[in-house]
Amino acid sequence: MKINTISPHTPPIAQLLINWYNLSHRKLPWRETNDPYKIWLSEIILQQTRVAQGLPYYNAFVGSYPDIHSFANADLDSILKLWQGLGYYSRARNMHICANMIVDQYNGRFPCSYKELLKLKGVGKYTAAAIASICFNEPIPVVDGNVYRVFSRIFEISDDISNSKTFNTFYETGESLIDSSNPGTFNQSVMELGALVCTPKNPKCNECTVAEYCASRKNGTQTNFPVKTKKVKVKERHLKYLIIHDGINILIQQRDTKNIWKNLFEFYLEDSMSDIETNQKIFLEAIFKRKTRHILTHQRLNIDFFELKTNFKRLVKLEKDLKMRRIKIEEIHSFAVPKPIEAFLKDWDYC
DNA sequence: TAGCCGTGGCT
DNA sequence: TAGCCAAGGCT
Repeated sequence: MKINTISPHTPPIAQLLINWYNLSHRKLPWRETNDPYKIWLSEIILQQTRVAQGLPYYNAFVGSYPDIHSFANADLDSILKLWQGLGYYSRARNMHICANMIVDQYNGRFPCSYKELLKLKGVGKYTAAAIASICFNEPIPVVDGNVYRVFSRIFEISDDISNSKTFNTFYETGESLIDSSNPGTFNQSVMELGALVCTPKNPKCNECTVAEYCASRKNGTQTNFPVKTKKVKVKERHLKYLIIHDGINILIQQRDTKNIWKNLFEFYLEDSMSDIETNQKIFLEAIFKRKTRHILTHQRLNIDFFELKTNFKRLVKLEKDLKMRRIKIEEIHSFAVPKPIEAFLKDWDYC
């Protein structure tokens, strides 16, 4: 590892970043408050999620659940419904657990130290550092995707960010730079620079406030950083959904917690790793409706939708035989469903 | 600890 | 198109 060290006492990089941030940051609702509940909400929503995508969800959650108590008192399916479409659904489940931890174990008040925040469900090193620094002025550096990119370029740090040990290198770099009198602003300034200036492709180095300190700008090596070796293997998967209904009622089921879309609702499903013919007799009587493709980070889902319209008596029998849940068709809009099902329902004749 | 977990925008 | 990856955390 190679670091172009600077003075540990009064880091000019921190001053430049904070001055730039104060002038140039985007005005966002969670930046108007120090309420740890709202900072927590925004940080979880923004995990692996762009601001533009998360913003409407943040507003919806603040509107429906203005404080930790209303969030903790809500039922999980309502939270999942509000979360629908945002992805990484375990975040919503963990938030519900976390909110109840805070109410039950912390008397409804967020713990105010990094160490204590780390104990909360769904709160890892990044989120704990963000809340501790922004809400409680604790000088803990955040390490996220932006930080990896910005620091690796400034100091030409060639450690592989796929390696979990590399976290420590960047954490220590952050410690050496952080402005202890304003850690929250410092942390946000690095992330904001990563989001607006020091972007993955085509970084705007001529606009960068720390350009004079940046080794990779000097050497023209911006695109070499950060170093990341691990590639994602994409699995091919084949799902067949069967919509069983009688024109008024419809059968749905809730997914378990061991797979994607945990706790979301769906139709009767045949799930296979290959595109072989279905081996379930019930699909033979159904009408093929549509073939769709849903691209995820780790999987490519090929989804076939089938429809079986039957009478009420048979519907009730199938409900029992297939261990499904029977609801009115119009009620399906109050259940959280995966994206491809949401898309199917949008065009479906009975909705 | 390496694999898993969503969706959408950009190139 | 295909690949990358975005304010990560859990198991």
